[in-house]
Amino acid sequence: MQKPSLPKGTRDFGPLQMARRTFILDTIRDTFKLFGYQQIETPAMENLNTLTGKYGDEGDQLLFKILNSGDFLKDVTTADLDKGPGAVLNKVSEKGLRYDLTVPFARYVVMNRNELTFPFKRYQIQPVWRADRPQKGRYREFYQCDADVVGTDSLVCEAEIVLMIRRVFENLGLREYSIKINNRKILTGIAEAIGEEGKEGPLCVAIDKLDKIGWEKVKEELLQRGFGQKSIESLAPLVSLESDLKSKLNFLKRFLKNSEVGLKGVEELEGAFGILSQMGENLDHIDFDIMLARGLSYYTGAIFEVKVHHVSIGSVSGGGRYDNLTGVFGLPGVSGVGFSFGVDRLYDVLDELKAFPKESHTSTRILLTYFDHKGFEYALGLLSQFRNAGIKTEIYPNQMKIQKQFEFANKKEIPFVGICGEEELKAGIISVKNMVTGEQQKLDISQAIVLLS
RNA sequence: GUGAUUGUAGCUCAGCUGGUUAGAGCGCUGGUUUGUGGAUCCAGAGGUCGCCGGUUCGAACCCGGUCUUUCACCCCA
Repeated sequence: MQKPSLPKGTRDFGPLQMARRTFILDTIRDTFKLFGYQQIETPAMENLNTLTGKYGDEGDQLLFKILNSGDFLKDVTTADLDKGPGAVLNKVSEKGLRYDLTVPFARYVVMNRNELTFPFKRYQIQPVWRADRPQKGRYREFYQCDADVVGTDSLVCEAEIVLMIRRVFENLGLREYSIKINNRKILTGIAEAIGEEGKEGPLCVAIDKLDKIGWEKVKEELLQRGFGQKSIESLAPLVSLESDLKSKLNFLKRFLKNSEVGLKGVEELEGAFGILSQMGENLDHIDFDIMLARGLSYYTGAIFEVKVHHVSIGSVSGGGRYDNLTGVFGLPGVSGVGFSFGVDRLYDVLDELKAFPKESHTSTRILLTYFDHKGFEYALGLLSQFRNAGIKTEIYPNQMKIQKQFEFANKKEIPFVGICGEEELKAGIISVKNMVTGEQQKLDISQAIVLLS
């Protein structure tokens, strides 16, 4: 007899955890709907060639591959074995588990381009899998909640993303967080302005670590990545820049005066802020972070990342604008912008802050109890009457001592217990006990229904 | 993927330099209470010490492997 166990980085969720996850999921879903997004789902597995090459070499390593069914070795030759894992892989595996929701969405858009009305706003809430080394807030199976809109380059989308993030956090009861925002074009412009045109990729990777390892270490890394000493030094004023939004923007306009892209980036950012103010919204929680880079290479415009203060968990939400996501699938020129909430991390954040609203993990309103078979039969009749009135009702299924039945209600935090004894049966009533206050009253059925509704 | 780290009853943890039947608190079960839960008191059940192998007269403790946890790097929700 073996002890059962779970694969690395996966978890079970009990009733209490599920109640909490559902709370998070529901607030996110409601917000997406409020902003006009429509739900889709895609399969857990995709063809491997849909997934590979979309997340960089690192990402390919983290894909879970699915072994072909049947004799998966039938196409493998000894020559393949000699060539190594790469040659064997595409003969034994043709499918993989989805790594994120954005690439499957891109695939979906391309396959359904003729049916969709653009701009298309979709949301998708499903698990994804990554063969990462797990840590706290980092799992091998976790949910993403994506909202993307494709087929428009309107900055209204960017503004709405900010509003959705703020609404979700408000409803989750989280107040202390910041929405870091930047624009990939600004980073491109900075690379140009310091004379390292086209090297914004490595620049981003290095700069992204600024608040983690500090400016000195970033300089070292830039040097290693082949940046000139002079270029690196000219970055310095940007790093030490710490002032309000307006002066940051003004500074950048001067710094990027010779970079067309860079100025476009600043303009886009200002445009999104402008739309917010026209909507009558403020810029609360927004932190324009010139050094925010984000790893994913497909972003081309605005980029977002949300970090909750005072917790050890990394970013709980992120996203950005991409100009050509569907290009790899043969449909160029579709601009889109999207972002994603990490439910599992939001859970960990709320858990760490002890910020879950205290709610019962059972939805049952009343438990019907009885002493003997007559009472049991009486209770069965009431059970249906209560349920038909829309009251979530349970009956204790086995004839047990009344104490047991009360304990059961107590443990499940069921707020009311209905007692169906001989007395009640004769009078055609029910004794209803409030388990919190201990009050108990005899009511006829319609009165009880009113009380419990 | 690289380098560390963790694992003892359902839960949180004790267990001295390897030495008889591995402990506590909480929880659980039964009773105290034959129409009433949360409190008190009493009694009881529950552990192949993650798993496999090695060293030893003897291993929860030492060694190797493996799985899991956490951490740093990498990357990311």
